[in-house]
Amino acid sequence: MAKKHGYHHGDLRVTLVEAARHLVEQKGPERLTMSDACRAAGVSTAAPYRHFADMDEILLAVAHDGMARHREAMETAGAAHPLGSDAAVAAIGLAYIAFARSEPGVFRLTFALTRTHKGQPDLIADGRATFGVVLSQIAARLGLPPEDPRILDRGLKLWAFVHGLSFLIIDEKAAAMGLTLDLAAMLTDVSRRILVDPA
Amino acid sequence: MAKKHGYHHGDLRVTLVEAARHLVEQKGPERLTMSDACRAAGVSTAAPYRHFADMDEILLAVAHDGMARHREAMETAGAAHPLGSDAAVAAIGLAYIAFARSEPGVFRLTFALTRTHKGQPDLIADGRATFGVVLSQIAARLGLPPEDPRILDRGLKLWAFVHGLSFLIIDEKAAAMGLTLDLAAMLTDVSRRILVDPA
DNA sequence: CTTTTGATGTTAGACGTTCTAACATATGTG
DNA sequence: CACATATGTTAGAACGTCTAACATCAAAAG
Repeated sequence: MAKKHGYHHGDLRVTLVEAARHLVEQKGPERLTMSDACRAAGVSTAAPYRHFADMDEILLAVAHDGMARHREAMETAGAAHPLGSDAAVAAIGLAYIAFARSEPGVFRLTFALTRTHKGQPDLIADGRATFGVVLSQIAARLGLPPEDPRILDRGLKLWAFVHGLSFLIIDEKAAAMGLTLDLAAMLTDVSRRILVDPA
Repeated sequence: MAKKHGYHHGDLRVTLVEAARHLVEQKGPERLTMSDACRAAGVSTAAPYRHFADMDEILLAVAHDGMARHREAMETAGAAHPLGSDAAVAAIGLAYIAFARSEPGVFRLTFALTRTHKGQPDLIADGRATFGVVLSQIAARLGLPPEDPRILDRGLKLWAFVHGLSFLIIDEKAAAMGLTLDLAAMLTDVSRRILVDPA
């Protein structure tokens, strides 16, 4: 907790991750440099290597933290409505997109890193947990037991839609096409269409 | 067309863009360095600056080229079926995803760059052209005049789904969740659900 | 056919970044 | 208090971007 005394910093690991998080938002994940983070934290460029093996490990920490907050936001949004209700399903989708919009840098980072660090167990676990939030709502909504394969199918379809919409929004593709979006209406409509039973 | 004579290269601009394209696939857009591209092209690291202002301008060229190929692949796939048929709509979606899978680096780059170079007219035009391929199929499929706002709405919904699915696949999220995908079935199903009229 | 000129390439180097090595200081434990 | 450990610093090697000054070639001009 201690801030900067003289020589030792106090809690450099946390400070660096926070600094990195802010810089990722300011300049984008690919423009973040270790030097920047060090300047922000007020330490020399060699200091981080006592806490992280390399730059990527800091980004990994930022991503891990981001995924946890992303999931929590979705859970909270879903919990505000009856389990398995249309409103709950739409709400977690809206929360997903809201996070992407409020922290586009971190959002992008979490998905970019999964690729770079193939099979990073932490990130995979984070991903499963987040997807689990969606799946449990869908299971309840459809009244199906957790193992029913239709849950995974519908979950992936909704995830893909919401995920893609998030990117189109933060990459300003939607805006570039001259579209004005009513996200709530859109999510309600698409969720119902994808979940509705009769093929 | 001339390859390397002695001093002058012959067609360095094109050679560099091609080298960059390959390296983007090999190492990912963010790991590409000018030095790498120069080594691949067999020139000094100062040479590119006769053709490009900086690294980003090469990436821009790679992205521009990639978007053109992406659009062509979709057009070709759509043209293999009757205009406005379910098969045509599904085919352009499959072509979209197929491109993302075959050139994930370029695919990612095209979307990443739109953000970095906000309002790059070339890229926006490329994006509109690609979206246009989707919109014209949807207009035909729904039998609506081009200005009908429902076309944009359905187009964006389908785009978001296909776009998100592409990312989930290339980021190996789908695989990490233990999902096996039948893309054709999935696209056919979701397209119909999103396009079908009765609310 | 030579000369000139502009396009395009090279080498040298300034500057920033990552990460390591060697050294310095704080913290807490016997 | 002494020492071991954790955590910082400075110095510097290796690498990357980009600029400046110089070199080469091709094509237009004379």
